[in-house]
Amino acid sequence: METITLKRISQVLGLSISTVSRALKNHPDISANTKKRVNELAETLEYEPNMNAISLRSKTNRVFGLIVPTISGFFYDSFISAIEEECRAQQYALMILQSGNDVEIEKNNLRICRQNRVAGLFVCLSTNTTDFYPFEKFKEAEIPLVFFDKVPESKAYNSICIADAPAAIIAAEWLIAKKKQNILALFGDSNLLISKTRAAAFQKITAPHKNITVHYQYCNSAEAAKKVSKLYFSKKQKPDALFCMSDEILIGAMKSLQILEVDFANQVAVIGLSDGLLPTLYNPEITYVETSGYKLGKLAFTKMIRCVNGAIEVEQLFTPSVLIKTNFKK
Amino acid sequence: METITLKRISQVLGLSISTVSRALKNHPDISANTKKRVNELAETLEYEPNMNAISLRSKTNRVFGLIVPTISGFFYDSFISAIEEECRAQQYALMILQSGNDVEIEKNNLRICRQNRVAGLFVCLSTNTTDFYPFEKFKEAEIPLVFFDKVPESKAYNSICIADAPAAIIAAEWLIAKKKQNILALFGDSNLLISKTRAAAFQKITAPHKNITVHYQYCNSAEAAKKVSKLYFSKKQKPDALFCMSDEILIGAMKSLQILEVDFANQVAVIGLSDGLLPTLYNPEITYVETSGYKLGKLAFTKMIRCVNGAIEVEQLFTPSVLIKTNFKK
DNA sequence: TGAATGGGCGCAATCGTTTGCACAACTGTT
DNA sequence: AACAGTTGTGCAAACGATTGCGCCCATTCA
Repeated sequence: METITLKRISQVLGLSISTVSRALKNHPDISANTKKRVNELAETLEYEPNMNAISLRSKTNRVFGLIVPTISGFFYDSFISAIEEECRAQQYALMILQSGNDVEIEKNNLRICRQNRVAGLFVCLSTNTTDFYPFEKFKEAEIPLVFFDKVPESKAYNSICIADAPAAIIAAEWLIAKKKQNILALFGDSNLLISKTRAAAFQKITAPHKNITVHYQYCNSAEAAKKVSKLYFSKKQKPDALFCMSDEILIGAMKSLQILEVDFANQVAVIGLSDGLLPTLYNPEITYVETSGYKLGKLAFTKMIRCVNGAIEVEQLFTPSVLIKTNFKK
Repeated sequence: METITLKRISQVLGLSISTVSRALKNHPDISANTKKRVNELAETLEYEPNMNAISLRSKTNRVFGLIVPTISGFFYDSFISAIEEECRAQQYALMILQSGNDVEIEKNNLRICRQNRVAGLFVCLSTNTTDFYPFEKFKEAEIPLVFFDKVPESKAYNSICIADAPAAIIAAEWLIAKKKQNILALFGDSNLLISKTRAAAFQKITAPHKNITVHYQYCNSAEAAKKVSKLYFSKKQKPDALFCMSDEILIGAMKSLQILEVDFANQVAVIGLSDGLLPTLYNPEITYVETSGYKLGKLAFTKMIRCVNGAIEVEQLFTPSVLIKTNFKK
């Protein structure tokens, strides 16, 4: 089927393309009568403007890019969901790319974004990104860059994170209040800033308590968390508390506790940082510090919009954390 | 920073735009020397072609649209993940839109896809879509349409589903083999074809067994599943088996079993259709019939590619189901 | 009656890329 | 020496939408 363009409409109506364009945009130069005719025809012909032409002509593109290690999981999908909602509300399209934690793919994804002339880019870094040159190019091209969750250590970039330190502190304090003394604390990949920040905060709070031992372990997958938990909870001197930095890690660790029949209802206190769904699946539900991907997405989008509107100051922003002591709601 | 175009390169090299274009495309007309000069300059200037211009000129757009009720969950995120992987491998971009199960938003999303001249569209219908006129327009425009999971009843559209009936049958037979006689069977929204198909298959298998009672219930949310499960498992005559059509429903139902302290390890047999992760979180793990969103995505993409390559036959395709009797792996 | 005003519209250039065609400068053939 | 064939390159139009500028005609005022 022939596609409907301004040209087509102009031919039918015996007008020029420019007049049709202006009529549809309600330009004051055009008479009410002409506007009416144009709009009605556009309606019946179901005219839809060609975004490619608009983008080319205007040199602006209402598309945001989003690069994330993986879409599926308990956190990024919520984040993406929030971003998509906002994009749609503000007439932006959203282009999603996964890096699979592979630096080469990440680099290639950046190229794709540049080719598509994205108006801005949300990035959750892959675990082992060290070369920031490709990102620098975005800065030079004045394409706003908003990092989230896994962000660069450099303060030269916008970053949106959950309040890593406060969240870890809340968890540590909860365990201290419970008089726990032998804590297994599981963090993500040790390269990541979020792992370092959370571990440092955890340590800052627990270190002054000389009677508390904390075993810091870094796991880059659920499987790794499962293994290390199995190790610790098979010991004669089992930990009396478990801290998990993320949902992924919680899944792995809990699997070991279940297999070893550890009584996490009474004997071992478990607390995690979580998007919220996962801890409620266990029985009893796990207490967690909420690290909402959805809220993070909303915040990231707000910052992005400020950037495209010309705000230039680079910011490190955080979403607050809340302790959720889950209980069965009957 | 000034953006690099063919024009810019041609100016620097004292060539025409067409020569530069052809050189980059390795056109036989161009001399080896010129090609070398052009490619080297393009490299150092980090030239990236403008996709908008290419799309406009070629009237083709290497972008697929994807509309889904919601990104987050245990199924769609896997599906999307698979689609994105394939898109990237085949140099397509992916535009994702959520409908939130709202028919108006769904319709609007279709407009957005048309405006962006997507090369094809993946759609998971919202629960209560009845008007297929907007989809017809895609057919007229010869834009391939591939429905997945929640698909139209009409055989006039391509649809990719898990093998609904076989999956439900596998589950029913497993319960029959376990000599269960009082089954609570939970399905999704009763408008949906997948609910109807799965329920019909379940019934077909169980009905001949006169000693078996099946309570068919339709729930459109985890919360609804929780409520109805609570009701049934609070009765004096509790069900001895539970079937859940999806992860979402399993979450709700399991919550009630946990609250009511139903012994699903020994007393009540639980089986679900699931993407795979969720059932393994419970203790003991829940047996399930695998309904992989990831595999579904791969299949949907294959069909899509065949469509854009000119295949015209409309197909209803299915991914096979496998019974996964989960056990603890130590 | 002539000039100024302005409402309503069209022309043409532009965005970046591709591509059919033309053309200039050679090479090799009679 | 004239001609055909080849090689390498440029011109210009096209994709669809936007927009500065200019034009025509009617109206108004001196």
